[in-house]
Amino acid sequence: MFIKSARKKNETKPAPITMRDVAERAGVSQSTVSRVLNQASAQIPISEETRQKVREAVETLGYYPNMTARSLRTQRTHLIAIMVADISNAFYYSIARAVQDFFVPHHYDVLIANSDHVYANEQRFCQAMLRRPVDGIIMVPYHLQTAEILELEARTGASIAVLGQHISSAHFDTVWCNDIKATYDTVRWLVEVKGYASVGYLRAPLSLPTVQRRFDSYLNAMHDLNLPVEAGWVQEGAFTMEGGQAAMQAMIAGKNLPAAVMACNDLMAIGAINVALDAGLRIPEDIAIVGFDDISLASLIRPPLTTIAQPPTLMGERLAAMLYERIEGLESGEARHIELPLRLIERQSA
Amino acid sequence: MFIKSARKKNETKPAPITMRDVAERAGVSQSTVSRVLNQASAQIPISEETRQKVREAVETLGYYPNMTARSLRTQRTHLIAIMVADISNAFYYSIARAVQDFFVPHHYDVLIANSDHVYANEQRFCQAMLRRPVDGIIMVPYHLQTAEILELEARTGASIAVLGQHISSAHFDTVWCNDIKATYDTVRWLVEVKGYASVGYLRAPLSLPTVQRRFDSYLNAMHDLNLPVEAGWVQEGAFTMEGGQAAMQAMIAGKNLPAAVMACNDLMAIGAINVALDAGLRIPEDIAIVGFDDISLASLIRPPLTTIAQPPTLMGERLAAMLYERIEGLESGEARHIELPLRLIERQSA
DNA sequence: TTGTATGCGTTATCAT
DNA sequence: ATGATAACGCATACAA
Repeated sequence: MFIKSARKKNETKPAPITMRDVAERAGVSQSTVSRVLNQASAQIPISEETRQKVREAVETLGYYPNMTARSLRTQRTHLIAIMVADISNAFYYSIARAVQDFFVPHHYDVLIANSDHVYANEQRFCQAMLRRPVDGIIMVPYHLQTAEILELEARTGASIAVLGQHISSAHFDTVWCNDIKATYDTVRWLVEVKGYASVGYLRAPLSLPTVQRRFDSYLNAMHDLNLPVEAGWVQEGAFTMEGGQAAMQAMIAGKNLPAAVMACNDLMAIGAINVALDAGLRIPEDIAIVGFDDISLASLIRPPLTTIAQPPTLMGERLAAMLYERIEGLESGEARHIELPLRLIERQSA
Repeated sequence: MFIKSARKKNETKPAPITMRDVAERAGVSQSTVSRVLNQASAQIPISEETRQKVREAVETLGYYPNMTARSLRTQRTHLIAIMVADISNAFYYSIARAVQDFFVPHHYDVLIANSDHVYANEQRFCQAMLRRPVDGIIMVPYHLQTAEILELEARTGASIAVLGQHISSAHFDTVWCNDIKATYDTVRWLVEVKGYASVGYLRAPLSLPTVQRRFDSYLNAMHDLNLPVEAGWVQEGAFTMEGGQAAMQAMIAGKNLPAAVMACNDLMAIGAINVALDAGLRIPEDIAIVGFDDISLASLIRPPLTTIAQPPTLMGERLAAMLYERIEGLESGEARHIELPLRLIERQSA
């Protein structure tokens, strides 16, 4: 028999207030309290008197329902997990913030994990989701393939929404941007509209599908323009500001600069600009630079960065909204794949 | 009697694999599986044979323990919640990232919430913690007082670590920086060392204790320097880049510029710089500007921002480490209050 | 060394 | 209109 007062006195954790306590104080059964508190009360009739007694007890005791217990029982956690590459990257924190802003008003808590573009971390995230049931998952995978995401969905039972071009399934909603076309168009724009005679590329490791895709598109454009890709025009660095610095240093050391360079993302482009400026190069006269993302920093550095704008907040909003509809069962049709626009923002670096 | 196969077939959620399933397949009882999986096995002897059978069943079934159920039973969630003002602000995402980096290897999931400096949001966060038990809470409160945090701790039973100057209690660890002294010293440095004849202040609303504190310190320094604070030298705006822009616009419109201005944070300082530059002012010749925080953007804008550096990553690390020690019971002494250094980074804006 | 039984705090299905 | 009662998946005290 469970006797409340029999609890250990030297418990480190204080005894939290439960529905039992409320029931006791209101002089009703615990199940009645549950009924009053849930909208089930709409279905099941409850006398206004008990309703009052319960409300009062809840108030004076300061009772809050325990989500853990509720989750175990209902199989709904009111938890959303989101996996991005790096929360300290403008592109990702904008997505994360948009997701939080959508879900918090709906009383969901948001759990955030970073993959740092590393496959093992993406897998670890999936395992974490297997252990901790959540209602929905938003992810920006770089290595995870469709099959792995499907398995995650099947095994966790969570709804999933994905940001990514290499992913598509009839089982989950996605948001994507056509970075292949945007990259291709931008290379042609640099040459045909802006008149740069040659274009180089600052890429991150090709093990990232995103990078491979954009780089291929750059090569295609160069090919279609009948332009050569000379030695030294393509450099590799990490997907960060430091990576961009290293890549540009190597390019300058190679002594054969293209007229313009595109970078995999803004961070790399900004690192490259710093190095070029330090080396006494004028931008865009000596070398033009184009980024990818349009993080807020892009318009603040000098010269302001010409870049391909991704709309991260919009991405987050759409992912969140679609996920919410699935979770709440408002939408049960087939998977939606929303294409969001990419557009070139011409500033002064190219 | 519970019969597995009797479950509804058209369940939306798939039946997850439980310890029952593992037990069944291994031909042992559920409690035995539990023992094998937990380090309790260290205490309780288990035959190597059963151990093997269980491990094999776990492996082939791909079983993962359900954290929700485990939490309900153990009263430990392996969840950390962190409340910052805004995850898309460099100062806060650096803290958040450091906390994640500390806790994820220890197999904790991290939940993040934003307060946007708004009291009501800070209170909502506390209520969310009442509903959803977590093992630890890290917060950067602006309005919450010590008493409210103590109540949160008492009612949730979670360990708490706080970043803040206005908060201090023998019940929870804190990390803080002496922004009062740093502000005071910087005002004197601007006048006595750099030779600026007058100093203004760009503040956020005084309803934020942080702002009030720093502003008071500015006033004290001006007083001790026997310097007047003329009309128009103090302007107010939101705690953002836009707020800084608005404040600087007002200051310029007032036609009575101080030789130098300090801003409440870097975002405001950067907004102010943009506006000043656009107005044709030279920085620092016509007006010198000093920020607070040293976000990474500070060194990237032109002119690079002179600012008081806060060490957010270090803050996050210390908060996380102290919290972890409390949660795991590695530390049970009295509350620690770590002071981290603030230092002036002289760049070119002042 | 292993199995049985109980309860963590809920919701939901029975009765009454 | 309301009170027992049985899970949810797990950990653990108690038996055997």
